[in-house]
Amino acid sequence: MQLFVEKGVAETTVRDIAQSVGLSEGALYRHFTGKDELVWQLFERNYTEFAGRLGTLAAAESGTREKVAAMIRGFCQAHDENPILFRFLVFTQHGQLGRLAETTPTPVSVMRAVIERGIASGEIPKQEPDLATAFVFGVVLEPVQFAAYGRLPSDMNAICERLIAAAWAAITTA
Amino acid sequence: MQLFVEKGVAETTVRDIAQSVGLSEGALYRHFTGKDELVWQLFERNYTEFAGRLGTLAAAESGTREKVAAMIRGFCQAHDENPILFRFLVFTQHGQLGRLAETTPTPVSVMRAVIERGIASGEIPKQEPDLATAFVFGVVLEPVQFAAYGRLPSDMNAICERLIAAAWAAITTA
Amino acid sequence: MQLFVEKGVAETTVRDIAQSVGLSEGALYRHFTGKDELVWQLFERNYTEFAGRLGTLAAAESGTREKVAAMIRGFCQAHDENPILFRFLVFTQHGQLGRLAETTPTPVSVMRAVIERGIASGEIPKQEPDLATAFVFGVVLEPVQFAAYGRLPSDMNAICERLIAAAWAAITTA
Amino acid sequence: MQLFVEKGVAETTVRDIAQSVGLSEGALYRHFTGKDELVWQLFERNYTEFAGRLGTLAAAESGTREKVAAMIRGFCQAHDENPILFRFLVFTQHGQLGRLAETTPTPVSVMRAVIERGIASGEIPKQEPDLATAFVFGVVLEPVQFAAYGRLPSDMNAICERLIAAAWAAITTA
DNA sequence: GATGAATGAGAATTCATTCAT
DNA sequence: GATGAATGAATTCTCATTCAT
Repeated sequence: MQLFVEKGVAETTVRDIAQSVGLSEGALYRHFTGKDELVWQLFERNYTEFAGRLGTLAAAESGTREKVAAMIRGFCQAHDENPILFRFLVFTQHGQLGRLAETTPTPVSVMRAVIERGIASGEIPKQEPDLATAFVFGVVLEPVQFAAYGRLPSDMNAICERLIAAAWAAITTA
Repeated sequence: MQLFVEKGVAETTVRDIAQSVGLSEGALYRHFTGKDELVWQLFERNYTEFAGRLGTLAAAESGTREKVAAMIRGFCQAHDENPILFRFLVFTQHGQLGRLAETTPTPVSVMRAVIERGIASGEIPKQEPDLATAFVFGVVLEPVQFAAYGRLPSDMNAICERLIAAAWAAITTA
Repeated sequence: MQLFVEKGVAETTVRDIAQSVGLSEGALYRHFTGKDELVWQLFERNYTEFAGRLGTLAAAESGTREKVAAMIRGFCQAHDENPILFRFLVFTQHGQLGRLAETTPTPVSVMRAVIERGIASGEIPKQEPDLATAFVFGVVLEPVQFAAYGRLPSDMNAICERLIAAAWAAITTA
Repeated sequence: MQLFVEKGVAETTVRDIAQSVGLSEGALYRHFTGKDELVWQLFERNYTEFAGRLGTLAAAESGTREKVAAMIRGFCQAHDENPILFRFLVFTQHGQLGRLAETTPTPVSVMRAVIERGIASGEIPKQEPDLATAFVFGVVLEPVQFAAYGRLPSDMNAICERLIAAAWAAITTA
């Protein structure tokens, strides 16, 4: 995953992978049908798990603001636990997204659902829920990008409350 | 550029490019040293031009809020004029960024400079300018991503004032 | 090596090599970084080995004439054992020579050292040692060229003593 | 010709040639049918002329030693006048030689004829004339090689009498 | 179950030659 | 007569995948 994140999926060869795992190239094929399959499994497994985790966090709270805050804290935690995985799931995977079943819950769909209900309940001003979702993701993920490029420290938990405030401000401003 | 944006740079072959341009593969090499060079030129030329454009827009305004607003309008305009180019510059280019000279002005550096001065002048609350910059970029670019995935209409000018409001809210919330 | 000698290095394609070895083109690249590398290894390995062999032969004799004679016999033997290799090392390699470390012993440097000491000891008349070395090489190698073009029989051992006499005459004539 | 000598014929592109001549690639084809043709003309013209020159020089002398000496002086003169041309004719051209008509006089055939007659007349001891010819060429050309590699000064006229003495010694030693 | 050499289908690149202007 | 962009056939090289050991 580190290789994928650092060099990109296409730029990472099966040989690279085998070496970094300490296996022979051939042996990899006992575990995966092929490179695509490997990437897909790596992605799918973790992506849905992460989506589930966010769903759980949201469900544990009652107010919309608290739900959103909990999810953002989930992002920060996930990032700091394993920045490589986080970046792989969020930035490296374009192309895998299309392989997900339409109905599979994703971080985006989970967040969107919360926001949509927040709008319905009046906790968030009336607006296009997709745009509001984009705002939250933008406010949370762009700092991760900046961190990846060394423009920000990579400790997301440290700025988590600031992210929450900014995200909330973005979606509650008329 | 369209091929790069749609399939990714690595997935686009020189043959693809030649075909789409209506030239033979060999002929391309009269114009570019190689594929890398082509990508780099495509990127560099437009990237610095875009950065310059943003700088000009900012310079034409006096207050920080107006500067930021003008730049965001610049983003929206640039996107709507040529979404392919916009997405190429902003999303497809990973790896080219590192080839830029440290001192070359980039959209990020231009925005950051404006924000930094806004903080110094008190127009924006005291905070880490890099993080504030990330907020603005996140609020602006994530909707473009959403649009690319069909989750939002791709007319950015239409939501431009909303982006400005959200971005400003994000960076002025204590 | 036969291909290199017969057609020249540049005129020999990787496909030619692969075919003559009974491998696929791709398989070659598991063994060599590239064509250049292959040529270089083929050259370097054998060239220094040959130089070593000459050094040993010279060291086993005491008088300068005997040293030179032993080395020329070494040339003849090497040629007759494997004319392809011999010609590859001596004629086909232009361009590889420059890659050798300055200090690496070569057939030329070994011969030159012997001749230089012969001049110092008075066994060879005072003269420019490089020129004398060139004489010996010329007398020995030109017949090999002639043989390659079919102008002389390719049995060098048969004329070896004649080569020695001629070479010695060339460098001992005031 | 300089390019051919320095980099080799195969390594020199038509573009290289055009550039060094100050013409466009296309314009070259008005003067030559193709690259091969160009190389061939460059070679053939000069090679036979050089052979003729040697023949004339030899014919002007009466004794065999003087004929050989005159030819070697011809070599030295030719080299010093135009080392590039000399090296092109003598070293770079392998492959062109085969295109010469069997009966065309060459430097080798001219020298060989003189030596053969010298043997017949008793001025040179009885021996294989081809081998003797090889000796003379070796003694003369190897120093040129050494000079090309910087191991000897490139002024051949300066050592010409030494070359003559050495060559004559080589072929008159029983 | 692992290994790593081998394969073969491309991919990037080069270059002699052609040809419209 | 010159130009230089374009061509297309080769050429070098890459890499996912297979397979005998």
